[in-house]
Amino acid sequence: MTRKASVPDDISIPALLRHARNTYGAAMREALERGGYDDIPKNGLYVIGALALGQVPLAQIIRELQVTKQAAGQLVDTLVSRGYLAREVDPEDRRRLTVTLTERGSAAASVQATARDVIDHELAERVGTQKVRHARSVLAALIDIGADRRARNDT
Amino acid sequence: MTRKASVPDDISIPALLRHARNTYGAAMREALERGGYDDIPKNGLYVIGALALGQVPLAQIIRELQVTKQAAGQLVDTLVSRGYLAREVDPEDRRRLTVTLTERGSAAASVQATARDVIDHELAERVGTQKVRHARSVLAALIDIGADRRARNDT
DNA sequence: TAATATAGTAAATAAACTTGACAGTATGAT
DNA sequence: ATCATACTGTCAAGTTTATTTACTATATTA
Repeated sequence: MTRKASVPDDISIPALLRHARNTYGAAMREALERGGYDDIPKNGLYVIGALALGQVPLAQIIRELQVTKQAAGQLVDTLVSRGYLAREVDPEDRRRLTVTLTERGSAAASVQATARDVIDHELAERVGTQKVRHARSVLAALIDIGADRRARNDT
Repeated sequence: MTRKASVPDDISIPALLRHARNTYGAAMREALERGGYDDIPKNGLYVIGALALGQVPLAQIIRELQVTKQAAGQLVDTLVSRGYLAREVDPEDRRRLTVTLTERGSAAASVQATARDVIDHELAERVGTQKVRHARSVLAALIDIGADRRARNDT
């Protein structure tokens, strides 16, 4: 029995990336909603996911979201007002803000991480950890390409 | 000389996917802007990319963008009014619309495809076509996981 | 042929992002 | 030290994009 070609093989890589990311996005959002965290804006998932590893300077969020600093600031605003984040001034440089998770934020982050792990696990089961590792390195290469081009253009 | 770890290896897969997709997005958008196609909304890239392979029913766009049908309709509206797309009624079922590229739309699609190919090529150069193929299949597996879950939830 | 479901539109509203102007803080060159 | 400049983020207004609610038109089914 041949596996049905659910994904055509002439599909572009960006389209693959979009849909693959949607798998995670849908799973995480669903899990969060079931847990009562239903007021997280779209990009909020990314911010909360990033913060799970520790506090992050606002400047980094700005860069990584690829939006204006105002948009990032607003996003953080709403996440603060909804109880997920807290802002602190960096004592080293008092212009800088760092953003951390509140208790509620951590709870949401862990729900989100669990949902992500479920997908990760299912993926590993389907294709093997070896192939997943390789795919990660291909994605990393893609990110490097983007960084290199940006560096070239800024210069 | 060890390669600098530009991408940390504890980064999550969804984050990898996001940034990898950005590499394509930035390259395509830049190429389009240089060609005078500077009035394409964000999701328009996706629509135009998908249509390059042939005409597509609006319903499919709706599903794949993961937005409401109204949002998709509006997006198509603006792309029509800016000269990239044309709408046609499906004679089989006169409720249905199919969307096709206009001449301008095709021109934009080809600029976009070229930019994409540049990245694809650079990627193949860095990691090899073999690994790219494998990565594609991992992404496809991820998409299948999403489809399976959706099917399970709808049922 | 009535009842129901499907595909899309319309108008109002809300959410997200951008632009332009600005305030506070650091850095570097006199 | 102090002035000029750059950096980090905010404020307010305006635009774009997406959602909600309600509707029309076509198809399907009982």
